[in-house]
Amino acid sequence: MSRVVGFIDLDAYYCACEVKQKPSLLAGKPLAVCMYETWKKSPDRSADMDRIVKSGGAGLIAVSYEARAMGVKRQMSANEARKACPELITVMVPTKNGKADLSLYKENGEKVVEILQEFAGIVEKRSVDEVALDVTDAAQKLLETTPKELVARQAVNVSHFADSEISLKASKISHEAARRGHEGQHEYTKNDDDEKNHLLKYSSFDYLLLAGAVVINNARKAVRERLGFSCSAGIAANKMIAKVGCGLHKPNQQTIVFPRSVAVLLKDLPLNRLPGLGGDLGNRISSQLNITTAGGLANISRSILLNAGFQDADNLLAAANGTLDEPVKNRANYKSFGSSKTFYKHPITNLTIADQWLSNFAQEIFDRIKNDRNQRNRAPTNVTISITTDKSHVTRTEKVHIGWSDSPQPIVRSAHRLLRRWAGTRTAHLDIVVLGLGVSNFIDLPANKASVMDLLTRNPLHQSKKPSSSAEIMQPSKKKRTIAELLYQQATTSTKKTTTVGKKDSSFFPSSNIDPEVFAQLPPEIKAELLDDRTRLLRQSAPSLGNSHLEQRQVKKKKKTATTTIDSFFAPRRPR
DNA sequence: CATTTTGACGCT
DNA sequence: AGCGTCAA
Repeated sequence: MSRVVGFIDLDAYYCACEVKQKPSLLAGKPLAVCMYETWKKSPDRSADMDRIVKSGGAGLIAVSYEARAMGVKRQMSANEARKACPELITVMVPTKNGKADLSLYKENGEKVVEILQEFAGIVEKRSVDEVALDVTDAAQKLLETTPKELVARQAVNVSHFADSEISLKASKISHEAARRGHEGQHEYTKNDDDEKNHLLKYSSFDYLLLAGAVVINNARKAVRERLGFSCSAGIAANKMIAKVGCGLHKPNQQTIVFPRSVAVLLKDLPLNRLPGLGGDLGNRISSQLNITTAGGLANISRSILLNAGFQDADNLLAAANGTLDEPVKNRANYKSFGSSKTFYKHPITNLTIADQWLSNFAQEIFDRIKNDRNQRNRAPTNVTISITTDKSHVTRTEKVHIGWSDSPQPIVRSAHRLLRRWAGTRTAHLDIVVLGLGVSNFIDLPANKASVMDLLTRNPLHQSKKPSSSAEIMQPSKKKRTIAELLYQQATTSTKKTTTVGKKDSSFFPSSNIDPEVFAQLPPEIKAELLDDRTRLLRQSAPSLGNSHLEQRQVKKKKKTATTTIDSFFAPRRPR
């Protein structure tokens, strides 16, 4: 079944967020965003403070289109950029606890996703500024209520087409130039080539794409009007081509790629502009097979690819032909998040300092957990530290119970333990160049804010009405169950067997709402919390916890990934 | 002085 | 669980 996919990319996104913060000062100005002012320690500057920096040589991570027009490019150092454009305004990213604080951009990005969800049934958040939408259903509905000729006219008025002269010119520029922006991209101009399409006879699927383009245009308009962010988009029959199409015309424009235009679009497209081939794999393909374009790869036979050691030949060819069809994932929020910092030329040398940074990271992460938890009734169960030294990069992970806890301490303690697990007996000369902390493996929590008590009751007072998004990534564990998993099990399934109740434990809980087996495994502080809860409940003479029906949580089994594709189109399989 | 700070995912 | 790759 053919789908209609829209791929949306926010224009000069970090700059746009800064303009939104201070429109009177920044709107319409050549603007760039850099990470820090200097490598020296300086006071934190929050999002609402003045963050304009006049000196400092940090690399630019975002450049407004006004600045690009003056020759400023991403990755230039700020000093270099000021030479190219003396009136350039450079803004540094907010800082908090001595590190970059990207929450301004993350929070705005989440608002964008919320709006886009009104326009598409399936929404895949791909990064802070990129979203893929499956708008097949919305496009179909539009065609049911509006004459297709009218839909086509609307779409043509607001879209480019991939086979137009200017689109094809844009398709030929290099990966690097395309990423740095400007060259080959345009302010909004439509030439006659686009209009010719309007005279063509459209297939019924073409009409569906045109309808999708109208939907996407409406979505972009909503984002612009409600949040002030402009974005660009591609519309095509699959995610990969939609993304390529999205890159053809920026800013604030959209491009339709009809199936019949795919071949000509890919013919001269630099190979490394194909999603997933921008790195090592793409380089090896280029050099070993002596090709430079997607069209070139499409002309290589499957057997030659296999002989050259590229085991993923089928998917590579599908990508080169524009037929790779990775479905838009139904995931509008993060599966993990974290906090990290590079200690440029001043590595962390001892445990105490590392502990302090980990505590900072934990605090920041916990703030995000609280927001996420309130919105989605979920909490992470894994904590991972990540440590890079000159010689190595390692991660260490352990389980953590967070639930509705109101303290970052569990994360802090985990992080400190994990640090020691990595350091072993060494306490000095750690030479940590990059230190990071993250959380992942979210589980659903009972729908309302509640104490740990609810997680342990056989007949929970609160149950999620609908599975939250994290339900789709849950899987029943076949391995030894962790405490967190036991808790989850207790909270969400009815207990069929009667557990052997240890007399000592059961005496704590006359109503037998707590599984003593579970209770016994709990860390002391949680046991304490439970006992507190119990006395509170007894004082309030809690109503019977009742029983009757329990919702059986539906847990989708994680699909066994038998074969790797050139993936989700971003993580190609490594040939052996 | 300077490609930082994130995030997803495949392989083993 | 841990490592490596790709990407914005």
